[in-house]
Amino acid sequence: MVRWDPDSRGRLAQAAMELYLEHGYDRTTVAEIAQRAGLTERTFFRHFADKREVLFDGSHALQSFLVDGVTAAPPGSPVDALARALEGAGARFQEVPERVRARQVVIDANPELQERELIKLATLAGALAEALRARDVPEPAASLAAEAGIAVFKVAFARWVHTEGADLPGAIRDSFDVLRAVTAA
Amino acid sequence: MVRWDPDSRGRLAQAAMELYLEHGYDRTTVAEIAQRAGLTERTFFRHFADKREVLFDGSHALQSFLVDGVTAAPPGSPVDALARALEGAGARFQEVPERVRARQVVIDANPELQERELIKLATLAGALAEALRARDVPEPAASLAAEAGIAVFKVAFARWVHTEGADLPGAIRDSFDVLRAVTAA
DNA sequence: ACTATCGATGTCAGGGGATGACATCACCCT
DNA sequence: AGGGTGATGTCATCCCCTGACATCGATAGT
Repeated sequence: MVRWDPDSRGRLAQAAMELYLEHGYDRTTVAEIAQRAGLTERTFFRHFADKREVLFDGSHALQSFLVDGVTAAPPGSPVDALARALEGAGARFQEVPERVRARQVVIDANPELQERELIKLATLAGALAEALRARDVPEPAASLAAEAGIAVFKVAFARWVHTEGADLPGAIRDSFDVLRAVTAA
Repeated sequence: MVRWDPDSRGRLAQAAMELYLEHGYDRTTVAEIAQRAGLTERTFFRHFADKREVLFDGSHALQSFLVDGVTAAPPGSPVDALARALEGAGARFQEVPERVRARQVVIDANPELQERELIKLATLAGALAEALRARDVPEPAASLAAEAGIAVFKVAFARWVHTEGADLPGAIRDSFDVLRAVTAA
């Protein structure tokens, strides 16, 4: 006889997502999440640092993907390398649009979650700057390029989210073009 | 006879800052802050939405300053208008460098506070984008310019903070130049 | 001058997030 | 067979934050 049902972490994540969508993030308690997953509140906090973190489980994978993308990009300008990597990430988001959009609905409805999202993006920018430095891009160009890249992604993503059937990599490409135009002026 | 000592809000803010510097943000409780200010925990929460917000009291004034700066800037490119306004803000920060640096030490030591700072900056970016739209800058150029401007400010500010005697408006100007160079490439 | 209202603060009770310390017990390894 | 391991449970506790109601100087209206 198995002592514990498998994949408690996954069950917690799913229960949390369901409840956040059903009742809203701040109306659901950790106790409720744990109960729906057939676990204890204490166990929730063993798997996730806090109530928000459930929604950001994938951020490490995203960061690796982007850093690898920048590292593997052919020689060229830092912005080109970033654009390449970000478009790749955009394509992956686009593979599961309902999932991504549902998650974003929850986040957009709650400032606490937006804060968490912003710090994840800031961390991402830091990691991308590091990857650019590894390509011999000097500071402060590396940090500025990385921050600008994240800015482009934010804007493109926001537009994609509320536009049914839009193309995210395309939106990212376009946003880079607009940024270029705006800074050149 | 006066019923209450004056400026409870100010006393709370000062007590909080002192304690955050003395013992660190997460080692100080709201009860301690209130006690040092000669008030009650409940009263703290009447003046500040939460324990973090004490450190971000000036953000509304900063936002007004920047928005006014953009609105009042002479006709020209959005990035020029932003650069003008941000350099003005930089000059104001520079008037009280010890204060600004002490605050930043506290924030840099704590992720919760960084989250709050990031959402304030994101709000700022939103307000700046709105100010640009009022100057007939279309979307997504307005948002991209605003986000890029905030990115420039973040990078320049970070460098200024850990460089004794540096010139913040100058650093902002330089960072805009670097961003231009990087995106043009 | 009297009185009603107001507004800043206090008091009290409680919910919910988060954490430390220790217990449990199927499973695995030797 | 027996001990170790690791995921989970149980219990106690701290602190952040909020709602409801009380207090009482100050102020305004008459």
